[in-house]
Order: sequence, then C-alpha cells, then structure tokens
Amino acid sequence: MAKNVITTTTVDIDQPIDLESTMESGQVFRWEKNQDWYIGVIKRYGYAIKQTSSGLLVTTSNPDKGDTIKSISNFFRLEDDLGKLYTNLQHDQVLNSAFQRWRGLRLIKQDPWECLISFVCSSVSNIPRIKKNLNSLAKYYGRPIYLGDSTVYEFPSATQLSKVSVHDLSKLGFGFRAEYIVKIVNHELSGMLNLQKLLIESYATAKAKLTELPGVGNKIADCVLLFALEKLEGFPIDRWIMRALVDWYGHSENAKYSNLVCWAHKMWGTSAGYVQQYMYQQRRLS
DNA sequence: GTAGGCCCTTACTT
DNA sequence: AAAGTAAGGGCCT
Repeated sequence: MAKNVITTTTVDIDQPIDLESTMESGQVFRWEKNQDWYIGVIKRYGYAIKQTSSGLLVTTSNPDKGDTIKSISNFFRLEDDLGKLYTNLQHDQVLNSAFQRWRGLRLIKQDPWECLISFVCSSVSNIPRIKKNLNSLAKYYGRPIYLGDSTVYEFPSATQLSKVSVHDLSKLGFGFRAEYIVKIVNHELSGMLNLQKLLIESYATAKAKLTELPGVGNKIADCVLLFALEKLEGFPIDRWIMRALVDWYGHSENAKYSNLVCWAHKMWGTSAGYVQQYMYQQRRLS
C-alpha cells in the first residue's frame, strides 16, 4: 500500500466563504498557496483546499470522508451565520464597506497549541519571518504528512518540543521569543497550562490564565482566545486595529488596551471578534 | 497605575 | 552597498 493515499471530497457550502481572504487574513501562517489550492494541516491530516462555485474541493490524506467534511466545517466555522452578521451591523458604514469588500472572510478555528506558539512568535515580527519560524519548528520537530507530491508537517506537540533549547531556537531565528517558547513548552508539560480546559472557561478566566504565560500579554491572549479557544468576543488590538480605532472611531492614540476591548464588547458583544477580523483586513489591505 | 527602555532579528526600504 | 526602519508585543523598572 502506498503511504500517501489521498481522497478528494466536495464540500458544499451555503455560507459566504472566500478561501483566499480567509487564509491571507493573518490568522494562520502555515497554509501555502499553490495555484488555486491552499495546502496545510488540520489535526493529523494534510489538506489541499480549492474554492469552487458551490463551496470547497478538498484533497486530503484523511481516509474518512465524513470526518473530512466535519473537519473542514469546523475549521471554517461554518456554524457562524455571516449573512446575519452583515445584516445586523450594516448600519455601520465602516463595517458595511468592509463586509462588502471582504465578503466571505471567516474566522478560523485553529489548534490552540499551534495558535499559542504562532502568536508568541508574532511579537514585533513580520509575516515572512513568523512563517519561517513556524515552518522550522514543524519541519524539524513535527511528523511529516504526505499529500500527493507535497509533504506537510504536523505541528509538534509540547512533548515533541520537550528537548528544544533556547539555543536551538535562537539558531532558527526566534530572537528573544526563544526563551518564551521554551518556558511555555515546560508549562504545558508540567500541566500548569491546560489549553483544552480553557475551551470551556469564560473569556475573562481563560484570558487571565493565558496572560500568566511568559511572552503572552493582552494582545496575544486575545488572538488565541479568538482564533482557537472559541471566545468570539476576543478583540486583538494590533497596530492595524489601533489605527482603525483612531481613524474611524475617534479613539485616542494612547487609549488603554483594556478600555478599548471593553468598548468593543459594548459595541459588538460576541460579534467583536468578527468585527476585528474585517477591520483588520480593511485597514491593512484596502 | 503607567511611561519608557529594552529585548533579537529579519525583511524591506532608502 | 550600507544604513535605517518597521515589523500583528511583552517585560521590567
């Protein structure tokens, strides 16, 4: 038997979905574009995904068709009703134009561990460098997955990263983030950190836990909360969102992070996360 | 509580 | 080519 058996599945989708803007919206770093396909990993399997008129075409190493559909639906949060979001907030001119420009941009539900490490890497970094860092980790410490002609890598668990030293990571170009990552791996290994448990905690409780970790402050915690821990009120404020809040909503440049998040929650409640994603895309790419 | 210096490099611009 | 700067923050004082 060949080890790289792949199957192809059509996933029909009745929700707005734009694969490209979703994959290029700074949520994930390890999905590579090849022609019309995005290639990456979800849990234990490799996937190549292409947008079609009726939804997505998916080629995968996952042998179970039903599980493939479930995984894809889960990953793209197809349970979220974007049409409703667009209607509910269409009175806001800023958001309304972002909704139209980026229609189908969706939040992604990622693996919490990879998400945490990814955003610790993102601190004062840039996209190409973050990608390089994460791909190094995956390639050197993760399990390879064969998907047709391409090889992708499962993101290494804390156990798989247990022997990684600050020196190793420094050589891979992590800079001052190397120390954070080694410490976070140890937190996870010691059981002091339990990301799965945070899935069922409240936003506030989970955020308090995350910000105890070295290298994780307000912003990075919000990224993990929103992109992986299913806290849709998560409202990460990076430079781009800050500029948007100042330019479009009249906030002061030195407004406090937590006050801004509070304001966002009053404005948008549990839609704050989606609002943030559209604002980010609009401010950064338009 | 909070302003400023510092952290390690890389990618990209002048 | 060399120098400068921005890059999806966080920590410590």
